[in-house]
Amino acid sequence: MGRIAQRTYHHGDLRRTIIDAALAATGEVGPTGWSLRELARRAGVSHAAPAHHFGDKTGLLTAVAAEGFALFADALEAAAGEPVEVGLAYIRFAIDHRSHFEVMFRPELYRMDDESMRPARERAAAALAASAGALSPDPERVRATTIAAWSFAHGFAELWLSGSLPESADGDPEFLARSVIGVLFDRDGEADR
Amino acid sequence: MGRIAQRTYHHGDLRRTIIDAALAATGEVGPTGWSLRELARRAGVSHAAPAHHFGDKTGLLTAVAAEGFALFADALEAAAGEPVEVGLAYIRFAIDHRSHFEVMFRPELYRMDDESMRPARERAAAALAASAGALSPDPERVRATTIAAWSFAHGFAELWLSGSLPESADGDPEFLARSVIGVLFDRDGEADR
DNA sequence: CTTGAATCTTGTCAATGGCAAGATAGGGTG
DNA sequence: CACCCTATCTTGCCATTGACAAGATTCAAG
Repeated sequence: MGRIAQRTYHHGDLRRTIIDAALAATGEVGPTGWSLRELARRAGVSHAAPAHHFGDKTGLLTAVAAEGFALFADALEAAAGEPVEVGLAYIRFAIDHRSHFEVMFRPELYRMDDESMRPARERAAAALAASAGALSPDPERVRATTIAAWSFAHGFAELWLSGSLPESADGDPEFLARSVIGVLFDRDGEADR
Repeated sequence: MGRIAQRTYHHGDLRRTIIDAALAATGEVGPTGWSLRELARRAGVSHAAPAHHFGDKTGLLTAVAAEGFALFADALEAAAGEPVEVGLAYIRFAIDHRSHFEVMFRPELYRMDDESMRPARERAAAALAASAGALSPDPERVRATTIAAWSFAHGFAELWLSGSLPESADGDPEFLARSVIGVLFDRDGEADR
């Protein structure tokens, strides 16, 4: 929040402030653990102010998901189709942008068919498919490889976030993921790193 | 519900009835889309009746998660350590017991440290680790293999349930999973089935 | 300066989770 | 059989919530 809350009638950037509050609250109690009114109080505005920008609670979560997919696509594209790097970028995004991620793959929380959702979703899907294409030369297998790699990255991220992996408490997720991938790609030799 | 709701003061099996109602409602609107009072209405009891059996909403979700992990452990153990079959059992469980699964890996919804939770959780973890042990002869790699296989199965299940896989609409998840696994284990030949 | 539109507030309503106090039933003990 | 005692369920209540309606304030365009 760059500018101090000036207590003016017009907030100035309420939309962004509420989204940030939603992200912060989601990080603390999950995407269904907070109330719109609570976010409004944190932002120092009346309980009905958010409705003007998002319509309803679902609208706010839709905005969070849309922003999440845009950031997600950026992160995947930055890995430039390098299969392993894309997978690691996937996992890194889930952990670094946990609040976004926790909303994105819970379609019952928002309006997946919203206009604002499609472009970023498609960009992300394309980045994933491209990296799997680079992994397997056989076009027949690209589909299966995409699903396999996507499932691994997604599952690792979800398990880590849910605290199911014993290492979740202390370790470094990217280091662990890299070592696991190393074993996968090196079936007979020893795991590197 | 074997017995007809007799409209007696004592319900007879309210605990089970409420859990079943929670599972049904979760299947329709997710684990946070229903209210305790709604479940009570469905069961034909007063709005405060469930509290006696579960304490609060979190208590009910804890009961659902505990039951889920018990069924989950049963399903994994039935696959008898056959690595691929355990993975498929994992995915099949997630889809056949979707409502349980959606609660189990969302720790913020229930009390993971509850006494009723531990035994089943440990059984499930043991079944997973055993199958990974069978997969790799090298004990150094069992840990990495466990995480890799677990991540894949979990990610596939989550993506399928969230509707993220294009095939989610119509196809058969087990068939798809089997074919993807086929490709993974057969890097140079052709995918069987 | 005026006017219209965007933004925010205040007030209200039904629904919710949780608690407290009371009603009912069923089982065990004498 | 009479009694009580405890588990079970009900009724009543309160603060909080999401959603909506109506009004207030500010800003910007002309």
